[in-house]
Amino acid sequence: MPSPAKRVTIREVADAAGLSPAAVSYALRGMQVSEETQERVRKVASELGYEVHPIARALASGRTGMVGILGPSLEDLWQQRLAAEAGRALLARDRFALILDAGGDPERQRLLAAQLRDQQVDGLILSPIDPSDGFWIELADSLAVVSIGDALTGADAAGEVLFDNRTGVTGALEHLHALGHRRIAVLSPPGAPTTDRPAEVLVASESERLGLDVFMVSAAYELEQATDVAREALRSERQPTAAFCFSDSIAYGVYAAARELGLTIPDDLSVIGYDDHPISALLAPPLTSFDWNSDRLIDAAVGMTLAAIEGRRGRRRLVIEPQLQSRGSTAAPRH
Amino acid sequence: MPSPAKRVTIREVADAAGLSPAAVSYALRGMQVSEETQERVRKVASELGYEVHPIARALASGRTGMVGILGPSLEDLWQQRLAAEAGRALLARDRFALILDAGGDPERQRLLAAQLRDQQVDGLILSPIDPSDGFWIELADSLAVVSIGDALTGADAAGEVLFDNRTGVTGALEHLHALGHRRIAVLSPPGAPTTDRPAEVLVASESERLGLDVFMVSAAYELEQATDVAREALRSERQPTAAFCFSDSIAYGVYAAARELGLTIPDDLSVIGYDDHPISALLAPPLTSFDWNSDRLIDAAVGMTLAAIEGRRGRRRLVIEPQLQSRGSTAAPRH
DNA sequence: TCGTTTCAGTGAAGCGGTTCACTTAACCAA
DNA sequence: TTGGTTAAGTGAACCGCTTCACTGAAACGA
Repeated sequence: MPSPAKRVTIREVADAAGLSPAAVSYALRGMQVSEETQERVRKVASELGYEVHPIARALASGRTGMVGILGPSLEDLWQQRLAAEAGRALLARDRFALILDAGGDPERQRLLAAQLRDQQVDGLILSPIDPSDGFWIELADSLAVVSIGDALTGADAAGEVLFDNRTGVTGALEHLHALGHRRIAVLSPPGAPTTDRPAEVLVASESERLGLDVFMVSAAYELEQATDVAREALRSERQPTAAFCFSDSIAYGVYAAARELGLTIPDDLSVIGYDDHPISALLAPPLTSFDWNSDRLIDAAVGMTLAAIEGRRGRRRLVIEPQLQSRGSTAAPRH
Repeated sequence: MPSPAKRVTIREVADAAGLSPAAVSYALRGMQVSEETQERVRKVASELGYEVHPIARALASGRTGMVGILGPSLEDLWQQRLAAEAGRALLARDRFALILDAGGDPERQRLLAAQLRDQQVDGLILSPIDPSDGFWIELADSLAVVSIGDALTGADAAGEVLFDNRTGVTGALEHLHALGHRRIAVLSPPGAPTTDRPAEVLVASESERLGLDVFMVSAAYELEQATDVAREALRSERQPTAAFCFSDSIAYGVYAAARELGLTIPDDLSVIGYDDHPISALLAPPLTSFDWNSDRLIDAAVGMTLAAIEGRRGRRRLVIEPQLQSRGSTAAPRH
């Protein structure tokens, strides 16, 4: 099939316009040359059907116009959505997104990030990473990096969009406490959100304050694995009456496990998610979850990335407050 | 932040190895030069920490190593999943995926495709397109294009992965017919699957054969819009007892609409989806849907793309048989 | 009028590879 | 010995654009 289309080069436009290639290059970017010349060049260029060759431009300028979006696992619906929407937002700003995931492997995530930095992208949007890993700090020093969900302390990051997890955790546990729950399982993904401090610490201090019997379980984003973990947790002798999940995807795993075990939600088990994915409201019962205002979040992340790339300075940090969407998956425990 | 890392060039490797850059270039690609030289070059290169510069390579060779994945809308969970998994599969083969969506606008989809062709990618994987649009035929002539879901008749496409929609449609309608349904709404996305012939025709002929009262409704992939359309359809005076959706995402919209209207699934309304997304089994009731063996499908699509790019010839067409996953969302109509 | 700025535009050197045409030396058969 | 092959490398011309240092002319102030 390949019969690469013939291409109009800047040289031809220059000849047609009676200018040097340099002038055309400047004109098309609205720099340097006079207004009239710019206009004329644009006209000639469009007549000739000229389009810049991004590869050549990238080689010459050292900028590709691409932004990488790299998360631990695209199996997580929240990350899928983040990637899709950020990709769209970038497209609207004339940039392409390179969407990658690490398949759940942190080592691989580092590898991919390094590859992206060295070779292709101007900026990088990272959804959850391990902030204690020095690699990310270094990375942020050599590239416009925006981290979503984790603070890159000590790095000169292009931006951070953080979740107010303290409010989230407190809100979830108080909600369950108010309903009468005392034994609660908390399922968190590998490398849980840690804006302020590790999730474990946050959960521990809050549960102590409220007098709850909470135990944490480490889960994975992948539905199947999340289900396995949830099954274990529900079967344990701790007999939780509620599960609080740091990701809606994990909550879906809890739903699946509960169904297998013949537990009814919310009668036998209350469930709280964390991302409020649109699908969550459609489950039966609809999942109680936190709305983090995705649009704002994504906007901010993209905005910070571009600002850094384009050398504008602006706000570099946004902490998002969650909004508890209380729905059918939480209720008073039956007994 | 940007302090672009210093980069080792092929020139330096050549000097260190006492060879010409050309020799190094060949050696690293395992061509032309002797085994020993290749080995030596590899060693020197890794000692120096050399890595090829993909942009430079792309400019010189005319190949970027990237594959575009372009669908009508990433709001559709099926497309999201397709993109994510194909992206992962490509990554495993040392290629990057450029994942884009057209936000539901066919015109925009063409535009993006043209942009990708002209400028960046070696191959393109398209999930549903409008096969009657000549643009795609032309595109397939100038680029390795693999179409998923629609036949590119008349084009020298790199590949086609098609759904056996005849079996799917027949299966769905027969399933509903056997349960006793007679009035059925069929919700199809804009540009429904058309492997053999337009979905409408397929549906019409089958419903006639079975003596069904079927009406088609055009829906969108986006949850909110799908819900609106479903609400209309369920309220219509045709009073369907079942809905057959050409996408699980649309089925989710039907669930949402049914809940709003106080209809119980499956008692008041049976629902069939088409993609069997993992989430579908978690809805309540679990959605009856078709399993198209996504892994095989994605594998095939990626394989065909790469085969075409790399000039290998192989199988260029795969028709996938659906497997009906009968679950709780379909049952005999109440009255 | 002269020296100095400013403006508009030019030339050429890259960016870091790939590839084509060509050389050189070794090898072989007659 | 000679002519013909072949294998292993080399040189240099690109790929298409950006950018830096520079020029020439016009504009300006004194």
